[in-house]
Amino acid sequence: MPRPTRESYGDQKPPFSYIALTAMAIWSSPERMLPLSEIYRFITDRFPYYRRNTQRWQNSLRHNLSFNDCFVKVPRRPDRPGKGAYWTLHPQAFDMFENGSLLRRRKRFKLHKGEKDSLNAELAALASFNRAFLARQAGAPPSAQSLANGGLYTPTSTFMSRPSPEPVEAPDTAALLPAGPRPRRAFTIDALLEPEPRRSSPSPSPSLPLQPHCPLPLPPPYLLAAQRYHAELLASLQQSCLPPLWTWRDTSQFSHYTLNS
DNA sequence: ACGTGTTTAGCATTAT
DNA sequence: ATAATGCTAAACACGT
Repeated sequence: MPRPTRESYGDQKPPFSYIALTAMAIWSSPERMLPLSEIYRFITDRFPYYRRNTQRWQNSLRHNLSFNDCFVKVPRRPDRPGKGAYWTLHPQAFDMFENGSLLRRRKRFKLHKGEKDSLNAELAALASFNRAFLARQAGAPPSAQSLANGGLYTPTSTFMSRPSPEPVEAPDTAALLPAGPRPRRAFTIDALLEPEPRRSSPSPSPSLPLQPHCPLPLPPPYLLAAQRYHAELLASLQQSCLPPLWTWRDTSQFSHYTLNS
């Protein structure tokens, strides 16, 4: 229960569009991506106005997520089950708002057909990749379909690429993810599963002794692989980002979010 | 049943 | 005045 702040606008409607509110929510999260329910929560936590008539504005917000190319729906990692996908911002959409102010949008962000197609192709590949992982986890042989598509994930990293003028700060998630160079070429499920982990025996031991320094058992290989590809995706998402921080700015007249001051 | 997601439509507001 | 952008409603598909 967040205590009411000046930034909350009390019961007044905040001067932000749904696109701006959603961008705030996404950008305030450590990974720069949130599931729908968390976007809702961000908004209702900070803006009491949106604690009422939830059906109405949430419908509008979902409409915006789907309708606007600036929002990208990212499939969940297999080790993060839950409802719905994650939503993030397309890196090329950061100059959507005039000098970073979220009060006014400068232009509508629209992808060209080719860009959109390649983005969708890559995201579809990720989704298939997920399915293939889950099939593995369940011990079921991958379907012909998942072998055809999901079995091979080829990060193109072209759809979002843009020269980044400044050094990009490491994503917050980097610490959570296995260190090491990004994979350079297409990698298959097998390639991801095989070389990385040391698995001395298929199933170490049914007995309990866990490493004392390791609170959790070693993640299974598919999980490591999932983390690797997710890191890959995040890297490409953030590679071309402007310095990634929405900051709270409180002026005497009004409060609003800006992009990095 | 419900949450999520997509799409179309119509009207309002704002920018050029 | 026209186009661009924003808001709301609504129908529908999908998966759990």
